[in-house]
Amino acid sequence: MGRSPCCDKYGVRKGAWTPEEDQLLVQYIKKHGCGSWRTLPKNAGLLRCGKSCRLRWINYLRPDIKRGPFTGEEESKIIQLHGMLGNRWAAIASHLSGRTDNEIKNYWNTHLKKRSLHSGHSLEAQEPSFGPRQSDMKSESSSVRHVIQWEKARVEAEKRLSMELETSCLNHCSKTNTHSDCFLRLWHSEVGQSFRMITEKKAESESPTSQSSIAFANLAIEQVSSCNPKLEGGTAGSDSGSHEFLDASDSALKLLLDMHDDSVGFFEGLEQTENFHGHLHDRYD
DNA sequence: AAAAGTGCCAACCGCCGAGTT
DNA sequence: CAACTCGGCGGTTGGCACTTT
Repeated sequence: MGRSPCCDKYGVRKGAWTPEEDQLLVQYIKKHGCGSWRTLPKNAGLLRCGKSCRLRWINYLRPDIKRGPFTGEEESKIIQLHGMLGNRWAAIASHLSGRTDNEIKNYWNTHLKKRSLHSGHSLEAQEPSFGPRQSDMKSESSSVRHVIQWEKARVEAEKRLSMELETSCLNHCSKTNTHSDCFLRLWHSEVGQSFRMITEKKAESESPTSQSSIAFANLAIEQVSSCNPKLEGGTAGSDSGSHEFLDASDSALKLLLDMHDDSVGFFEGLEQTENFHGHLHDRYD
């Protein structure tokens, strides 16, 4: 299927934006709001492609853009999130208020990537070992630690599941609900769903609560302990399943990052969650 | 002082997925 | 269901500023 160009190539200005163009764009968006990027340039009296207008607004003119150098905290957050999410700049940017995906991408490519290469190891390919490492734990903020733990567990589980699926296919065995996919099944199950619902509600109400995380941890312990084969929704492995999974983990990631440190008692400080951690360890090792 | 090299970042390009017709 | 539009995304690049030779 062919693609039409996003805009008429002729009569459209390119290159750096002038202050006059910026002013026209800002005034128009202030008055009419953003959206309908295709028709916006014409309505605003700009000889620009709609995409160009959108980019200019998002990356430069938006009022909530944070200017200035990246702080150390932002930097370490970028490194950690990049380790988990890869080059998903938009997803990374969503965790750094006021920073755009373009800015983060540029910063990574000009500063952090170089630094990682220089130090002789890749920041982007962190070892997928499950569980926290002491050296890391000290330097990371608590909220980010939890996210990393979850993501590591998820990635590891997906990896193991796909390996097991391969093995089971080779052996003409249709049984795939072995212990390694407990985490994934758990996430897809009503337990995981309820956790996501609770945390979403939490995010709406802005009332910090540790109950949701504790509740999920408790339910998780039960489920993992029994490794209930009746758990529904084990779609990970198929493409669509993976995408759903990524979306789900993204929202959870955001919510977890948004949680106050004290409210996230997932893996530490709780005896039960240690058990949960231990259960997973036992299963995966 | 000037040419060459390097770094940085705004902006462009092309692809993709979702939604619409 | 195919064709198409649109918004969004990540990779790449052009050009300016700064540094080095």
